[in-house]
Amino acid sequence: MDHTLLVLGLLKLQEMHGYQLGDLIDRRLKYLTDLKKPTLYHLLGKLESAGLVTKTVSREGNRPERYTYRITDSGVARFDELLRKNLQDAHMAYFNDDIGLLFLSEIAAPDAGAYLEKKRAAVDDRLAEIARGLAAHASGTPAHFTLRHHQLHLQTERAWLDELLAQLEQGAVRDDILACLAATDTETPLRATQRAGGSA
Amino acid sequence: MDHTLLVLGLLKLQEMHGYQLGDLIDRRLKYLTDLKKPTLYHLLGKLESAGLVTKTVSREGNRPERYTYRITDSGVARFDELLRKNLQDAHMAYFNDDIGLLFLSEIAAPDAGAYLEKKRAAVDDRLAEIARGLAAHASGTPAHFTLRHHQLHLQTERAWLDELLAQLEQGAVRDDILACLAATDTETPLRATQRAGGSA
DNA sequence: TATAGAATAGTCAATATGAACTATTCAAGG
DNA sequence: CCTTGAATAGTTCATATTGACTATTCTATA
Repeated sequence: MDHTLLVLGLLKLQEMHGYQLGDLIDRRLKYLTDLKKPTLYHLLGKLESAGLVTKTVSREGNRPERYTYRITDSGVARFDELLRKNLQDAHMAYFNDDIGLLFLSEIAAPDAGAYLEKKRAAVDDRLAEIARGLAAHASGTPAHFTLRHHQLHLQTERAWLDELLAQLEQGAVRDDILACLAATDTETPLRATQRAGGSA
Repeated sequence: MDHTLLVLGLLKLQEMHGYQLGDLIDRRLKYLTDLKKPTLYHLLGKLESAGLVTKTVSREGNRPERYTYRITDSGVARFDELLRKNLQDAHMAYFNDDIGLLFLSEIAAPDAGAYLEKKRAAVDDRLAEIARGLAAHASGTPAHFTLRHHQLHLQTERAWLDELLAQLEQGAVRDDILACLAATDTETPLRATQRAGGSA
């Protein structure tokens, strides 16, 4: 994830102290990333060393000392560069769900079906939450973009689960996982011994 | 990502040596995860310490020594547990693309549009690759599942980009990012000073 | 006016990850 | 027969990430 882009971008909008950034990220931007606080502080330290942000200590009233971070000119330049790159690239997305699905046939079909229905229910809950969020944010706002994107994605997930459940019911899920993976070797490597099978 | 589930699952299907696992993962399972070799070996070491797999050294012909990994009974039990959990949970997905989109208004609209069109073209390329893959794998196979899932996801991405580009053309993209994020504080924290604005 | 709980502000130590590297073996061409 | 490039098999070291912790301050309420 492009955490550097995110942090530089937020600091470009407004100088902030660390906690404020962290809070913004895990409250307001929770659909964007799950960047954790220690990672954030680590990143801020790196950005400071690189001269992309400056840190000034400040104290307000009786609160403990705080470090306020402000983006520098070279930080802005870097932000611009990273943003342009991010906007034109299509980033590969990986889904944790797919790992389980790879092994779907390792579980008896009725159990598997019940689990996938649970998963679908969880997706529905999340969709409801997002619908509430969308209602609250005007169209065209950045928050709306992120929510809308996730809504589309979750609707896709839902349809996908329906498709899978239908296949499960028809008993159409094959269990020869390795064979399926080995098949269609458009570009085959791995020499004789590996191809042969298991026994060492 | 559930790398433990993946590795235990593959070893449950068949004992393998490290390189074979790594090769399988980054050739055949490249849509599932981008687990790298050093991470894999690190994970295998941990699984061995935990008694979930055993490692036996073996040598074939003149090739250098290899470690063959075999899952143990407790490894199988752990696999089963992880699989059931994975199948019923809905995992949050994060999209790197969203980070750039958050700052879309920081770039002049014509530039931004051109970048997003590039991104869309990249998505199209990937869709074409997936279509080829799907043609090669029979329906119902695990490889087909993963590819079909990614196809659905990428089609969604494409529609999403069209939606965004339409909004960009209409000049409907707002640039008051922080204000939009601060708005609709269903559950507001952060006290006075932070809310006030920038000037320390 | 204590006092519990939430918010504020961050750090530490342990774990996970990945770019770049080592070193051998096999296959094909000149 | 010698060289070059790909495949095999894994390691090293630096960096990124996070669970768990510390410590203070504010707020409400009993």
